[in-house]
Amino acid sequence: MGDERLEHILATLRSDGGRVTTARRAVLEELLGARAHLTADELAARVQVAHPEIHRSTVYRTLDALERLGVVVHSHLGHGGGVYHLADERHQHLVCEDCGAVVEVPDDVFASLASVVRRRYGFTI
Amino acid sequence: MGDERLEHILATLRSDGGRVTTARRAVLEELLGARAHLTADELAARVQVAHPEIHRSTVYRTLDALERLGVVVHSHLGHGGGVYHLADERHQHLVCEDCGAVVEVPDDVFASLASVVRRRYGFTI
DNA sequence: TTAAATGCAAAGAATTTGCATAACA
DNA sequence: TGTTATGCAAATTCTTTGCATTTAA
Repeated sequence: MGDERLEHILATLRSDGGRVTTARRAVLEELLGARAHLTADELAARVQVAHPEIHRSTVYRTLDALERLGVVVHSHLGHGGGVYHLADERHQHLVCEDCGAVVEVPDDVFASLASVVRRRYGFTI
Repeated sequence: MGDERLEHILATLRSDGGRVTTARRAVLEELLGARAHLTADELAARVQVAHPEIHRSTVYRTLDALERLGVVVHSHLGHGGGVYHLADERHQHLVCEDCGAVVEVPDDVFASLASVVRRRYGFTI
């Protein structure tokens, strides 16, 4: 399943001089298995089901490392904690400003916007 | 300049049962005069230049009140504190994920996206 | 007069950091 | 062996809240 992807990410991590640890493997497994976007806290809670010794701060540091690698992306949707997910899921978020519901929209809906934005503003979405 | 708009917003506030205070007037003046998007802290600092007695928490409460009225909008762009700005500025944000730079893009660039999103997902941007 | 807003201090989330120890490469 | 990562506790940062007092309407 996600095993291939997991190993690929771990290889990237290693080739960047990083080390593969239980904590990092566990965080990645949760991210790969997650349906929704998780807050750092939710992620920590899930990781701690199997590995109670893994500390919240380690989860933050792991997410940081993965974000620097470009593997993970985070965003703040409304109030409350930021949510994290794998970077290569090709979608954008619609967040309801009233109820906070999040809907995912495939990336191609944004294709024409992306090209305009790139041409006129030099931004890649 | 923004006087008209200021008075208009204050009238809205009043007609909603709210009260026009020095703090609220000062926060709105800063929001109206601001070029960029301000964090609550930056806003508090600016307000306190002329009114040192106005507390950070009052700024938060004012922003809250204005947000409930639909006058102000806030968002979290990357790490750090949320940024606030007037709601009726018709633009969206492009945030550089590397350097954090923010570029504003007029709303009409998003027009076709908006219509697709509305039709297919029932979301109004 | 009276409901709404303020200032202050203190509590609360979310996130980061210093440091000694442990563990990968 | 030599970094790099971890666990823990404590510090920071951002935001909210309780309460007595003040103030706009």
